[in-house]
Amino acid sequence: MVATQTVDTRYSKPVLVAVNTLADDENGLQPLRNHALFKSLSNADLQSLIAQSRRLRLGHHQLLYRQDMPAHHFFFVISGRLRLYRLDSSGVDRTLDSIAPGDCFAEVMIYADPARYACYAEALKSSEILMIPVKAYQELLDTNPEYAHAALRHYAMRAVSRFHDLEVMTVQNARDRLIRYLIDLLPNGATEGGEVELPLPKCLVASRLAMQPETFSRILADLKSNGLVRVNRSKVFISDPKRLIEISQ
Amino acid sequence: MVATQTVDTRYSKPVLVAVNTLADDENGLQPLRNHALFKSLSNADLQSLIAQSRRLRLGHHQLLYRQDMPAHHFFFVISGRLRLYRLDSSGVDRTLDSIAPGDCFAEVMIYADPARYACYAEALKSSEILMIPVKAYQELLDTNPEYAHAALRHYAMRAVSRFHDLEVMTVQNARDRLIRYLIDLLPNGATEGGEVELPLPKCLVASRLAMQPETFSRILADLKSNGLVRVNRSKVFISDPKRLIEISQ
DNA sequence: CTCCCCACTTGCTGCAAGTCAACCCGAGAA
DNA sequence: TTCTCGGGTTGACTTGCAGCAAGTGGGGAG
Repeated sequence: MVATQTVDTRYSKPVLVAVNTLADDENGLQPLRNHALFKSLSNADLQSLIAQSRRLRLGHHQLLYRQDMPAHHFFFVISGRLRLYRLDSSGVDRTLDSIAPGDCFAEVMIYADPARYACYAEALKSSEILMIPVKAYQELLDTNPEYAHAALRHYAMRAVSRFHDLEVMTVQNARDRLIRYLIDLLPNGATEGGEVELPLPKCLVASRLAMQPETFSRILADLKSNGLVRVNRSKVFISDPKRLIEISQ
Repeated sequence: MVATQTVDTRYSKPVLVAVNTLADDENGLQPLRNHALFKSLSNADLQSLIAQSRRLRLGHHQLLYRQDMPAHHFFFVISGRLRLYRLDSSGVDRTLDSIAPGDCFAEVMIYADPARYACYAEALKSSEILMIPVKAYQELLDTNPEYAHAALRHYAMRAVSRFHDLEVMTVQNARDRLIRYLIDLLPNGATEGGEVELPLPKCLVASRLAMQPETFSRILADLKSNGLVRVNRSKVFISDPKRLIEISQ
């Protein structure tokens, strides 16, 4: 069942999306069960939540919501990839986060007041997401204290990780910020090397790290020529993270 | 009733604090009632929580906790001021936040797992804080769903404001970051001018904004000579925030 | 296949910010 | 009072990063 709807018409350039109701289609939603926000839900409650949700398909560069739009939904990424960004007064676009399949975003809106999106969200490639009404989840929280615990745990983790991001951004020079960023992408916390995939195109990683794309490119070329990394498109191979860390002092 | 105790002995330089149990002394705790985390508590529950808490007095530059210390408490500031910071591998100290009376901090630990402090915390001047056992608050959350709602609302606000901080740090040049910081200190969101007090000594504001103290000083001097601000010790008077914003493009 | 397009790279130049050092000045101690 | 100390400012110099512009190369459209 596929329809087309306008998510919000009060803003310029209405966002058009293909919609797929889920009551009759629960395939591909296993990952939901693995997410902290849904893991503890009873089957019945999860079904009910899914029934009230919509599955959206977003195309490359398609905008999902705008900053300051009233927020009635939060989102779960089934496939694809999105990014969160803001625009400053001069129209410069500053990337704040990237979202992978299995992640939630804008979930903070479940309790924010006033409930308005804090940034823009757009698909980086063709993506499928679940659009969950904030109200439905809120009501669920009331029915079982354990659900609230799960939500609190999730929020706490989020807060810690944002705090961590903030720390990286107080690193003063561009090279060290980039190194910190790469290290943080390593799954096993710098204990051993490995290949990491940049979650964003290079020019957006640059924006995320408060530097110009050219600077990003030059620093990476420099690390490469020093044998610290090997780069293949969006994949960066880090042989010796320890050495990388001591380079950054 | 005043005693002295060692907060944690497993780390070098044990932190010594003067302790004042609160069962018999509830004075000066009105501000607790105004904080989102405690506002909705019943009198009995609040009393019980206070009874399980300790009032600490910290001296100038006294360390309250270290990064990665196991976290069994979170804190409410009664008077004074604290700062949160991290140390990188080369020992450089990077300020992440400042805490004023009436604020909570490390409250994210109520639900973090593993529960370890994400940063260092030290008093910037003589301060009085309430040290609340995480476990006591957790247990309270179980007794009343409304308490969990309050906590979730609070966490959501925190997340939004950290997100905002992150955005400021992606501003590329030092002058604009400083301007954004000053604007954010204005109580009424840049609609009208006013005098703001820097919540940290200038050299720490500089660290918070990822710049050198000299750069901070020069930028402020420049804004001053352009008539955009007037500076008196730690107070900055902003006559026309609109103009300041357009300067920063 | 060819062409174009877009993401990225590279070279060059200038400016913003870091570094090092000297100096200032107010607060507190002697 | 004078001395010292610490936070802050200023100056001279150096450097890292940005800005612009030209070049490269892979992928998709036709």
